[in-house]
Formats: sequence, C-alpha cells, structure tokens
Amino acid sequence: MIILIIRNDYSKTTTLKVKFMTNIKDLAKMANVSVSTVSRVLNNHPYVKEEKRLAVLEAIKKCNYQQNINAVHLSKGKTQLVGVVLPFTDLPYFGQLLKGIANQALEHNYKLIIFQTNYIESRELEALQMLKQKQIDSLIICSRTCNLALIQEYLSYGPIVLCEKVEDTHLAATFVNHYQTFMKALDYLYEKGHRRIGYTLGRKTGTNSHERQSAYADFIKKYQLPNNPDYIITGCYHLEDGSQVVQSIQAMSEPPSALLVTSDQVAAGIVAYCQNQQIAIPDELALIGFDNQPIAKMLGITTIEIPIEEIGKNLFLQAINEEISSIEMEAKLIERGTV
Amino acid sequence: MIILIIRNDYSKTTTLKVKFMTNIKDLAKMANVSVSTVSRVLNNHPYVKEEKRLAVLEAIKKCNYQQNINAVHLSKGKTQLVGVVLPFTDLPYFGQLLKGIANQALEHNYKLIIFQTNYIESRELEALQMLKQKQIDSLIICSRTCNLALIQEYLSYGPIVLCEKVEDTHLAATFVNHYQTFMKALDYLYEKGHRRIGYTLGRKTGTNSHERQSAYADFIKKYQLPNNPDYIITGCYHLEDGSQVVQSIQAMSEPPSALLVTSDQVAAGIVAYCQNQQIAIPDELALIGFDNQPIAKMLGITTIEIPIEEIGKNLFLQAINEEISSIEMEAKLIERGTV
DNA sequence: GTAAATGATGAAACGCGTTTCATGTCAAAC
DNA sequence: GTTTGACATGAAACGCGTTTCATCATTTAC
Repeated sequence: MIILIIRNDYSKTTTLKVKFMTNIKDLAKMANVSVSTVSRVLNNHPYVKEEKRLAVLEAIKKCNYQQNINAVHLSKGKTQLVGVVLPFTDLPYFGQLLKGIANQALEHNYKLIIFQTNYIESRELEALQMLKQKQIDSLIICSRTCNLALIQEYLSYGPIVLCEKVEDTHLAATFVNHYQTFMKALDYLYEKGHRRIGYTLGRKTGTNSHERQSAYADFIKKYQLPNNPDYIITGCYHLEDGSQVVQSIQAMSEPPSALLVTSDQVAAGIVAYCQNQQIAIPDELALIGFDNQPIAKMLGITTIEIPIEEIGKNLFLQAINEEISSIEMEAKLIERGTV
Repeated sequence: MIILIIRNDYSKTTTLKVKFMTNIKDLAKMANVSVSTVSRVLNNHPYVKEEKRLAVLEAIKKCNYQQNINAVHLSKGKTQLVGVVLPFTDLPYFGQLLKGIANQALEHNYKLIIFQTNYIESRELEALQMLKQKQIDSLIICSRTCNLALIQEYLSYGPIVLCEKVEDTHLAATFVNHYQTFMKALDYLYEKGHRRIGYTLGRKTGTNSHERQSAYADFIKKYQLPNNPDYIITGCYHLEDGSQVVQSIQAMSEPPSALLVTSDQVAAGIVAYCQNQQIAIPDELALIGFDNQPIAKMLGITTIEIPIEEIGKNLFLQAINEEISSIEMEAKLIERGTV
C-alpha cells in the first residue's frame, strides 16, 4: 500500500466556506420581492407573476444559488430520506433486496440511508432513533434483531416496514410465507422418497427462521419421522459455508439424504464441495436452494424462487405510504437437477 | 401476491404530530436555565455546574426529549452523512466495497447515503448536488460516469474521494494500479505459453478499463502479438454473462487460449458453462479472474486478489479526512487451477 | 354594478439548535 | 490587596426555508 499525501488544503477551503452563501433573503433583495415569493418560485407555487418569477430565476442563476437543504428539512419536518436496516450488504440476497428498494427510491425521489447492523441490536436502535429524530421519514427493516414491542414504540414517529410476517400489529410488512413455502418444499422432498431431511438456516432466531422451524416440526410430526436435531444446521450465509455443511453431515452416523438450504449461495457451496468430494447429487445428497439466484440457475440447483426485487419494491412503497398494509408474496419451486 | 390493508391510521398520527415536541426552549424553562446551558449539557460542554446539568438531564428524561437533528444539521452545517455513489448494489464487488465503507462509517459515527446510479450520469449529478446542498459532508464515488472536471467543480463543497487513479488533481483516491496489475497477469499468461489472450471488461469506458486496455495494447506490442479486437469482450458483470463469453469465443475462427476476466463472478460463470460444454479448463481455455472472491476459491479459479474491503476502509477515511491523499493498493496473483 | 371568488404578495411566525459575546463569580497568583 | 485566569451562565444572533395570515388587486358571476 502506497500512500501519497498530495496536499492538505481543506483548511483553506474551510476558511473560504465562511464566504457568503447566498440565501433566499439575498435573492429576495436582488429580485426586489419578498422571501415568500422566492420560496414560491423555488417550490413552483402557481401564485407568482411571470415577471417576478423570472426576476427570481435570474437572481438564482446570477449568484449560483443553492438551497440549503437542511433548512428545508428543518422547516418541513421531512427529509425525503428512508432508512434501510439490513444485517449485511455483501450477501447477494440483501444486495438484490436493496436494489429493489433503491430503484423505487429513485423513482420517487427519495434517498436511502443504509444501516448495516451485522445483527447487532444497538445498530437497529440507532436507526429507530433516527426516525425519532426526524432524520429519516420512514424505516425499512429488512431483518431485525430487536423485539417487536420496541419497534412499535417508534411507530408514532413514522412508518416502519418489516420484511417478515407480523400479526396483530400496526406494522406494515412485505413477506413470504415461509412456513407454507418450507412445508411445500419438504413435502416435495418427501414425495421424491426422502425420509431423512435436514435444513440449513442463517441465524437460528428471527421470524423467518422460526416459521421454518415450526414447518419442519409439523412436517416430521405429520409423517412420523424421527426428530434429529443435528439435521438443523445454522450459521449458513455464504458460499464458503457449503463445505462446512457437507462435512458436518458426513460426520453423522445417519446423514440426511436431502437438504433444504435457505440460501442459494450456500447451496452452491455445497454443490461445489460435493463435486470436489465426488459426492453424487442428487443421488447421495439432494438439495433445494432458496432465492433462485443466478448461481442456482448456473449450477442447475433446484430452488425456491423468491421475488426479491419485487419485495424490495413493495417495502419501499409501503414505507412512503400512509396506508398500513401487509403483503404476502408468492414463492415458487423451480425444479432443476439437484433433487 | 396477497395485499391486505390492515388500516390507515397515519392520518391520525399526522394530526398527533402537531402535539408539542419538546424543544430545548421548553427544557430550559423546565430546568430553570437558559437554552445555552441546555445546549451545553446536550453537547457535553464542561462549563456547566453539576447541579444544573442534573436539572437539565431530569427535564430531558421527564419529557422524553429528542433533539431535532435537522436543526442541529442546519446549525452546524454538517450532517455526519457521507454519500456513496456506486453503479449497482447487487454486484458482489460493490457489496464488499460498501461493507468496507460501512464498517468504518459505523466506527466513526457516520451514516451512509447510497446513490445507486446504474451508470446514469444524472444520478451522479444528484449526489454532487447533495454535497453542494450540504446534505452530505463528503462523497465517495466508487465508479464514475461524469467527467473529472465536473467533479472538481464540486470540490469546494466537501471532500470527494474516488476509487481510481487520478493524476494532477486535488481529488483524494484509493485505487489499484490496474495497468500494472493487468500487465503482470498478461505476462504470467505469456510465460505459461499463451499467445492468444483475450480479456473481458465491465464497461468499455472508465479509468480502470482504459488502464487495462492500454496495458493490453502495450503487451501485444511488446511481444509482437496480433491485435484482434474480438478478443476484448465488454459488458461482463454477472455470473450469467459467462456463457455469453464462451459462446462468443467459440464463434471465433481463432479463439483465444486464455482469458483475463475482470470479475470472478464472470469467471465462475465461464467455468460453469465450460464444465457443461465439456470444455477443458485450463487446457482448452485458461482463465484468470479478478477480486479473489469466495466463488473463485470454491471453483479453484486463478485470480487476482484485490483488497476490496480495505479499499472501502481507506475510501471512507479519506472522505472524512482533511488531508488529500492518494493511496495505491497492491493486487496479488493467486495461483489456482485455471491456468 | 356589486358581490364573490381567484390571483398575488409580503410581513411575521415557525421549526430548533449552536455559538459568540458580554458579564459575573470565585479562587489562585504575586 | 489586587490582578489574572478559569469557571459559569444567559441574551441574542445565526443558520435558512416554509407557511400562515392579512391585504390588495383582479376577474368572474349574476
């Protein structure tokens, strides 16, 4: 790493900053109108005579006027800023979700503030705090750690949107019914003859994980399958985690014959590692991934398609909407070669 | 998609918002001190008697006071907000870069505003505009479309940091010397016996691409290799683009025997497609990827490691630093099985 | 031809902290 | 005993737009 310090001239700049930035008061004087009129021009209010409007516009151009947006924010009590809480920015799932959100934000002239939490609760708190402080108009929580009751306390400060199924609350949400989806996938594996089925999760906690766990519990009860706690493998987020998963099931006396993997990234990691280890897929190990990411298509992984970008879009729209709604999105099984 | 409108009660909330939010004036009255003193307490200024400090703190607690951060911003002329311009949030490269930036932002108590540009110039303009409007204190441009001269015009409004080699300017930057890196990789392929070497790029324009192109030009001149424009394949960003790449070189009468692929994602796509098509790697086609992403490790792709997170870290630090510096990061060839 | 609606415009209040400046107190210094 | 510096505190200015309200000028309506 070569560091080259070219110069240090912001100090000068700082001094220069003291120079007068023109404000609407100056403009008013220049255009010979009141500040109200200048404000009207800036906000395209209709009640301004063309003559004066032009005078103001000229003044604006003449002195290269730039609205101090912070004053606008203070005055309006709005910032056109939406907060997005998400644990990691480098997981494809969240990257895509963010993309969906960002595209809508752009369209509606909002900007996003990112809170990368790493699932640390205090960072979520910070985001809620910013809502209370009016730095953001609303908040999208893509995945949460703190508890719902706490979130509800902040609801009076602005819309909060979640990405999970919430019941009996005043929270907006867009989500996938993970219970149902998981059950469908499990049934599919059962039909295909699998009786020893395991699954991987990101974290153990979180609504989505709980739903999946309860689907699994109901599933093994339904078919009277043995409950093997080893079959639940947590902490699986990345491609690299795939090899761990395989190693851990290889160590079992009765390894699962099929795995429901809640991330295509991890599923891909598993596929790659199995290829390496000469483990035949699907014969020795069947797989269903999640998200239908490009990598799943590329590797021919059977997966559950989640309309991630669409979810992101909805999340954003809910964030700027007064109406509190709950949107359930469909997930779809994409049959490919790993089952 | 099932949409369920639970309720529409923000209207009420909006009315409620009219209720008095306590401000420092109220606090001052309650604590029987001046607003200055309240402000001092809030900002941990030392010159406040313990007695009054406690009185203020009590008032704060009593009425659940929350600072209006927009007023603070207006007053201070700073927002503790750094803008991040990047073309896509769903490419792993930018996801990792963002992660590096975000981690530092957190540590230094800054928040990030994301500008996803899709390489549309007007969106970069917006970011620059926000710097001018003081909505952000500084700006990190991870990849740019607009020209340098324009950026320089905005330099007086706050630090702007780039992620590319810039010469003779007052811009801070952290970058990889892509000319040198590319040349090293080309030389490596040459040593391994390759004479027909192609390469893929994201976009054709951009400093990094230009540097690579000029390295390539110098390379073929140095070894007197034929210049085949078909060997330059652009528009390669995603995993899925890998198959296209292979198809296009298959269509050539004299296909390259080696490819320098400026993204591990694309390299992975190529590897997968080749496996599918029974094209032997590296015998029929050698590959060097870029970034050393997990997927490259997983698939055993020879690649050039770029310290992306580290770059992100530096970018952020430069963004909040007065000093204008230029940091060149090292890239490193990681030999694996695709050459 | 007059009443009512619509168009235009400015003064002033409002949103809310921060910071400077003037003033005052008290203890240490000489 | 007086000077000096550190500690404390409040008034007022400052940062800067938006919005309400009162007022006046025109039109339109009947």
